[in-house]
Amino acid sequence: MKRKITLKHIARELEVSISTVSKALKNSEEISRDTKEKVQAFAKLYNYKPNNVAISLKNKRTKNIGVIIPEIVHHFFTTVFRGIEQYANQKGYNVIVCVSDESFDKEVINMELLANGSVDGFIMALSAETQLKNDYNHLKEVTEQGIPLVLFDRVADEVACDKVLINDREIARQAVNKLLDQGRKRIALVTTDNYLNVSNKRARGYFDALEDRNQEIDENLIIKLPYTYLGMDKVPIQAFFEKEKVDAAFCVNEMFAVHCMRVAQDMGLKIPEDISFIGFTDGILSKYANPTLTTVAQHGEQMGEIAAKMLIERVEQENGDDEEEIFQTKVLSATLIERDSTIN
Amino acid sequence: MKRKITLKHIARELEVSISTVSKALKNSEEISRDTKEKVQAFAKLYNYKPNNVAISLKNKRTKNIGVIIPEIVHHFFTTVFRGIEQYANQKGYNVIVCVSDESFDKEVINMELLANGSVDGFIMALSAETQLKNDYNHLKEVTEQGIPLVLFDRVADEVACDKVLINDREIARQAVNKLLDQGRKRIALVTTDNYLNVSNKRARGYFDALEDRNQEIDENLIIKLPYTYLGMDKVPIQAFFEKEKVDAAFCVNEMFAVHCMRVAQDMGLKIPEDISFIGFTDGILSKYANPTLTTVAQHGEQMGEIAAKMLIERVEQENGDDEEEIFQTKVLSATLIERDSTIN
DNA sequence: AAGGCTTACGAAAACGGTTTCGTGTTAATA
DNA sequence: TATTAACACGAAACCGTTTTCGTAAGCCTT
Repeated sequence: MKRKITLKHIARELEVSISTVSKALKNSEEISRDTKEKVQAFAKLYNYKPNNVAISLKNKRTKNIGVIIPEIVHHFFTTVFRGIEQYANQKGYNVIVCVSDESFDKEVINMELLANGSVDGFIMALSAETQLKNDYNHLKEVTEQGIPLVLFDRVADEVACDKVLINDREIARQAVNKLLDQGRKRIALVTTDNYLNVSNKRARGYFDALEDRNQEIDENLIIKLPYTYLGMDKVPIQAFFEKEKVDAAFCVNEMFAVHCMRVAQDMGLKIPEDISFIGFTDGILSKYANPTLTTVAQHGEQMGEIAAKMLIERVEQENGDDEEEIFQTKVLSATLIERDSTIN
Repeated sequence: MKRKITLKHIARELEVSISTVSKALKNSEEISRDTKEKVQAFAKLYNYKPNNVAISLKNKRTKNIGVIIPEIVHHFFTTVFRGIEQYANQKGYNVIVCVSDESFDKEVINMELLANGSVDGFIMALSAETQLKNDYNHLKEVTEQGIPLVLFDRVADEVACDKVLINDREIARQAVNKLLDQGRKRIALVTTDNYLNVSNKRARGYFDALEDRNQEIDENLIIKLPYTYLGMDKVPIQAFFEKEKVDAAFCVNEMFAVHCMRVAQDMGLKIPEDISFIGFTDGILSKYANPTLTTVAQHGEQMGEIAAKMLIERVEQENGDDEEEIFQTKVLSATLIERDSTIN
């Protein structure tokens, strides 16, 4: 086992000082050609690589960024992560991921852990529980320490930081308008319990669209499903469809949409003739569902890339003294992807 | 902006030495009650937390583990990651993820970057290109430096390290036997170009099953699709189905299976009556496909948990001098989950 | 009163680098 | 020949901890 070699080893071996070795490896003007060549050759031979931790301590820069997301087995979040990772890597940063599991406590713990020097900044989407509690002190503490933070998708107005979003409300409105244009009369809103910020925005888009036509909002057309992917019960959905005679459904995520499509099909309804569906999140399910699902593409990868860019810019400008502190909110335009679950 | 406070600050403020502060915070016997209380109160007031980087440097332990996977927008890998992350977190470790993107070079670069002190050990699945090149020097260098490594799923015999696997070959054999039991005569093998280790094993299981019945292997029943999830062309698959009159298909992943099911349905074939399907990876697609897909569950989360456990044990035993170095390979049993794409 | 033992603390080294500044040697200049 | 500048290098501080070891002060013992 050949342990990693350090400057000290090289210095001892070559009978020069540590400083000389350090400078020689950086090709400093101060050091003679001879010495530089000798040192560099030796370093290459023994495959010297500087220790990242020591450099981090010296520079007070880790070149790590912390990403905290509610879930990892999740198409949208992994897509965003991909964007983050690619951009960050290309800029020489590594990414430490923590999963909050939709739990406030885990979010806090992970954040505090990483904030003690492990990362230069955070990119995160709030956990459901955090949004429910409306408690953002852990975020504030971090930003007050001068650690940059970028929120994406699941953001909160209460937190002063950079943000990246999509136009959830507007695209939802467009989607529902599309259904209305196609003559749908009784459009269901399939959403979660209302603490989730994004679900709320999408619901408001749904209301907007109805208001555009001066249609009354029928509370009976709204069904709330638990925000757990597995173990969704078909019975209430079927009961809902039977009772309300809906002819279209706007769902706040693709899982809900596919699930509901299946229930409708089991009831003998034809998609999109009898009932049409629109979902959110252009994931694998939407593409491979039967019929394929019309859905809103959130452009997660781009979102991640932008978040990473914003964060790294902040990290690298931090000129020490407190800046103007003008935070940006970047809104990306989502895209409606039309497939077979709506009439073309 | 209140910057992080250090031992030095506390020491200066309280007019004691840094060592005293350090010891007081650790409740050392050496320090008087009075001083301890004073220091601890002050530390709490200013929310002192030790700097992780400094501790890492001192201990030569980062409490970080590096995970390198070929892809992140991928159900199986994220599932494994979830297992890793949960176990690691619970043990006080953080996880740095790098995505090799199926590229050898990226794998090497990421590994070297992290190996310079950023992590205490690695958990990884080999990139496709690495398996194709059969070049594992980057892994050997890391292990020779005494950094523990655990490979999962995509492993290589050439690398001496701990491994976690599923019984790919055996479960594939069982799956194909199930199809044979149900009277299928012409069973297709839908696989990738052959460099992928796991595809190979699954193919061998397919061969095994046929040999069990003394059936000849018909090369015409094997179709190889490109290992890219998107943009698969339907034409060759349809041509294949038409020409070979297959009555079942064993697919090495769920994407292939769902894709092929769709092609078959478009051709007017009934599933499972005319043709039945079995896939690998019990992901979302399998559950929500129409019909639902019979598939092999790889128990990714458990796999990740075990990998993390093995790694952390290695990391924490490292008694300095080179141990016996007996590596383990843990083989998990996959499970065949029967759904509607095969006859029950 | 001298020696020994606690008690309570500080100095300093160490982890592995970077960087500033000081200095001995040589060569160029007056 | 004396002065000075350039060159090449080393000492030491620093980043924030931990930990070993040394020691001053106070008390007890005989």
